[in-house]
Amino acid sequence: MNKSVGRLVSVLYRKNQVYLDIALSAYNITASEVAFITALYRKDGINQELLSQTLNIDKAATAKAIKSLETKGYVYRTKNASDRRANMIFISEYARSQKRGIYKELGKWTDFLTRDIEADKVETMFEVLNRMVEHLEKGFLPVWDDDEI
Amino acid sequence: MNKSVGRLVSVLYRKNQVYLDIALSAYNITASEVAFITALYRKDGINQELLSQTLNIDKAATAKAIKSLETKGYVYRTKNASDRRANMIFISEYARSQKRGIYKELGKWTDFLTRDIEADKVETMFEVLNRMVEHLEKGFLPVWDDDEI
DNA sequence: AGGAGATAGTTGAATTGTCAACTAATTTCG
DNA sequence: CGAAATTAGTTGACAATTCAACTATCTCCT
Repeated sequence: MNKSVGRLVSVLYRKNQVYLDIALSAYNITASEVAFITALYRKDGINQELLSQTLNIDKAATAKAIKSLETKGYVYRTKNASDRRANMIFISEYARSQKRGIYKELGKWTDFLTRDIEADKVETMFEVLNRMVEHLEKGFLPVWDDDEI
Repeated sequence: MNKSVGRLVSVLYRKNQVYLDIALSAYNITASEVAFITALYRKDGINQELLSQTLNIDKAATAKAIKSLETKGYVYRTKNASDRRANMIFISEYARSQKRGIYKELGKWTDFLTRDIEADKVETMFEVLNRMVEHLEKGFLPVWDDDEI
């Protein structure tokens, strides 16, 4: 058994992109954009900064994705009146109308991946993945040069 | 608990890249290159096609990574005499001399991620990730338009 | 033998995400 | 109050990866 988190996660990430780009092409959204959409289905009206934190993604990537989703009619933005630096991002009616179909495609992917694997083991995998992500959120593994303090 | 393989794997993949790019900068290699190096530590003399299959990565990405690693002195290539299309890729002596240090950095990352998580759960996570990758290797989830066959 | 199709590798275009630099607005606090 | 630091967002440069098109070589048939 291969014990490299890096390799396994790399394969899953890249194939996930390829699969979802195809599966979601009918919805005119990409694998990277769907992460923003699902976050906003859960809670919209939040700003880009919070969205970036939620997804653990660079704010530049968020800016680009939201701009694209706005063009495609999935989200709209309004300036926050009490903090005019911030955009509030909302899911459009159109996006809501596509929700069920999009989740169906996401579900198919997870079902395919976890097919024939015991449910309790899958559960444990989710738990461990979540805890590893929590470690990342809490604080990065510090990297020092050997001769710096 | 978040049950999206996509989101979790995405965070782990991207942070892994950022961390390793820093941690391995002393070795003049990147996070993506180190995957090729470790595969070649395990078995070198193989061609790019097999390397691509082993890492589940596009052959174009392999070509570019190997070219870069060759420039950096980590690998060298010789034409396979019995199949002159194919390159045989070998780890250099220099690469071997860096092996221990590189694995140390990789180990620090895994240790950080799995810190304070029960060993048997980590084991189960590896098992499930491996089986999911096997599903990918066996065959892609087919995608059809609803009105095709 | 020799042509059709398969295989190994390379190259260039497009996409995604990071970082750094920047603008604009807000908060802090001397 | 008002300058300095912080925060939200944007933009442009760069790296990694995929796909498609291409070359070269090899294998399989008849």
